[in-house]
Amino acid sequence: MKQDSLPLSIKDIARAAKVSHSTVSRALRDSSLVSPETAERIKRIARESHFRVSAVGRSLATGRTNSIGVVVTTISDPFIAEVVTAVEDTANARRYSVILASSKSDPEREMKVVQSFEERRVDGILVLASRVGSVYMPMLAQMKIPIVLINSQHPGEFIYSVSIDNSAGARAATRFLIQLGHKRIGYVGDRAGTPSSATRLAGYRLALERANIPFLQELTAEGDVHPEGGLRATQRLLSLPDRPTAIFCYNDMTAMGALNAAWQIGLRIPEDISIIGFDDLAIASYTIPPLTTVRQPKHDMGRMATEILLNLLAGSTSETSRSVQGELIVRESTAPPAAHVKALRQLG
Amino acid sequence: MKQDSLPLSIKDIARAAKVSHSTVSRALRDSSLVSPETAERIKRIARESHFRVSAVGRSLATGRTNSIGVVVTTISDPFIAEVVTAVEDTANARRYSVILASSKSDPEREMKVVQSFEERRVDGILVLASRVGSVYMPMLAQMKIPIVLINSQHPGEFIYSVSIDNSAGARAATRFLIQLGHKRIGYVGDRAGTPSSATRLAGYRLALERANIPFLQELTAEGDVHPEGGLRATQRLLSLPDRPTAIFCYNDMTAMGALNAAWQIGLRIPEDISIIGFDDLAIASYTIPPLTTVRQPKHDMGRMATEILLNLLAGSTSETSRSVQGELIVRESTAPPAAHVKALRQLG
DNA sequence: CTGAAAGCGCTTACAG
DNA sequence: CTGAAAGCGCTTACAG
Repeated sequence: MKQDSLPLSIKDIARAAKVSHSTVSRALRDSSLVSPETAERIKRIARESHFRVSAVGRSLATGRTNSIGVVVTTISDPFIAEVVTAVEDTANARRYSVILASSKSDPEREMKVVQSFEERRVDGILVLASRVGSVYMPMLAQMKIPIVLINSQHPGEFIYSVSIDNSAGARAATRFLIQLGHKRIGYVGDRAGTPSSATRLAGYRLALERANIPFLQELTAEGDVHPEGGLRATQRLLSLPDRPTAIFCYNDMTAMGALNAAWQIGLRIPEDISIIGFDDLAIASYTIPPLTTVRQPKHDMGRMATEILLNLLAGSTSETSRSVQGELIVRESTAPPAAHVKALRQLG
Repeated sequence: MKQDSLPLSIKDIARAAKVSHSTVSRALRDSSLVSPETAERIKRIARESHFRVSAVGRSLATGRTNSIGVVVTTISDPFIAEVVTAVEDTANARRYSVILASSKSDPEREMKVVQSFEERRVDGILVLASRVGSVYMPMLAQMKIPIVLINSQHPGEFIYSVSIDNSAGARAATRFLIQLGHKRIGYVGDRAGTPSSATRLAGYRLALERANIPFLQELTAEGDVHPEGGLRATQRLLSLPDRPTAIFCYNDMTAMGALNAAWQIGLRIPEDISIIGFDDLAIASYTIPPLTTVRQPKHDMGRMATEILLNLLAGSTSETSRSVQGELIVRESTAPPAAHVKALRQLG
């Protein structure tokens, strides 16, 4: 007698339906090689006994697991969480499961993660905003399954990727501040020196240059991608004798810290200082004041990357890399600088 | 000749090492049944050829997949993301993989999620803050693998769970407001009527009752767990002829909306109105002003639930349900009501 | 349309 | 200490 705790197999169903297990397998996969009556009977029995085909048995036979591995630094980052949501939606809609693993930007963990993905024979891998890279990127590069990167560094070494145009986004944000009349514009980046921070800095510099505003090293500071880093870096900028009238932040979390730093010393936003972020997280609409920012199409990016991966798995040689554009979302954390307003008044 | 794209198997290693595949299997699992020299040689060959044992082959043989399924409503909720982070850390440390699936609180999706977990033969399931429940809870209940719930409704029907003490947390928050001198205290819940919102409401009522403050239906409003719902609900409360001097919010996201609503009509926080949340998300320290809230030990909760599950899988009959306590974190969004301050001044 | 057989990559009791 | 064998739950080419 079969132990109750063991899951049923197609053999059990075959016995009950008085057919071979091959026929059960075919019936459950809606093969046209089974007579409608037999198929119906088998399916009914399977349903009634709450039978579920074993994906592990199937995987061994087919050589595919219908699963993808997703590597993130941490799921606690709202930007990443949003992208993963889209990844999961897209994957599930195509009957793929998502195995999630966070690296914490720890090289050793990243190795383990990738190793466990290999052991599990995931069909493909998605790497999100990897910050370490150097160590395991080569490891990834030599893997034989498809890999798609989202906003990752070292995109050059890989064929497939989806990335935000960091430079254009940063330029748009900075240009907007310049158009408002700002001349002393700060930038708060990421001290870990991620490539995306470097690129946003470059975009910021480019915008200044085009407006003939000198780039001043003293107006840049380094945060850590989180509010705390933004807070501290902004405190430094605000303590400058001649402080900036506007600050472009690496991301919205950094901007939240910046808002807080300004608030702590009694500055009014945006009257005394303008703050602009990057990402457009869900909460960006609810900060005080609501945050002007560069929106990353998080959902689209997750979906596009997953589609590229799944199309690759389906054998289609689809597009390779895609660059998406950010969109400036103007809210209430930005305004012309006070001096500028005064000047305009005098003119009027 | 073997196709290059197919992963190596233990047979390939066996051939290269001139031993049987049984011996390879043993060597790679560090069995004492293999001579040290042979084991070393096998491992070296495996390493040099970048071989990874197939988890699917192993799973079929052992009947275990070393994976757990985690059901969430959405990973975009920061509270859930934090808990999942702890779950994943704990699971990975014990060599389990996490398969993530979000239900979007959509009954149909929840069914599919659970079904796919069954097919994948996950060893156990973790359900986080399920809000639908009614539909698939019975389905879950009849599954034969261990299930542990975190902050889920219908805990009664399951044996294993980890839950925050919603009533005590809500009471602590409300009592704190009362001690500050507030008498007109509002509550913004969740219109979906989740049990946890009902329980927090009950805790709020209990605290009022003990302080002999009448419960007024008009001071309660319903949000949606997100800032937008908190914003709208708070707008309603603030438009009352005799508006509340303090508001206890279902969660921090709701509180963010509440802060924004107060700010929009020019109220000063906490001078004109006190706001208190629940969760203590990472961003709660950086709202303007920083949010007083009831901290849920998110990391501990995720870790505890995962440990219960993994211990169960390891055969130990560990503890069953655990209730954890929230902790009141006082920041700057709460203060005595203006009237109270005035009265105190007159006394002094 | 159906079944018997082989095989996917492992583990492990059994025999030596 | 080692190997041959059986078996885990499927899929699918082959034969009928």
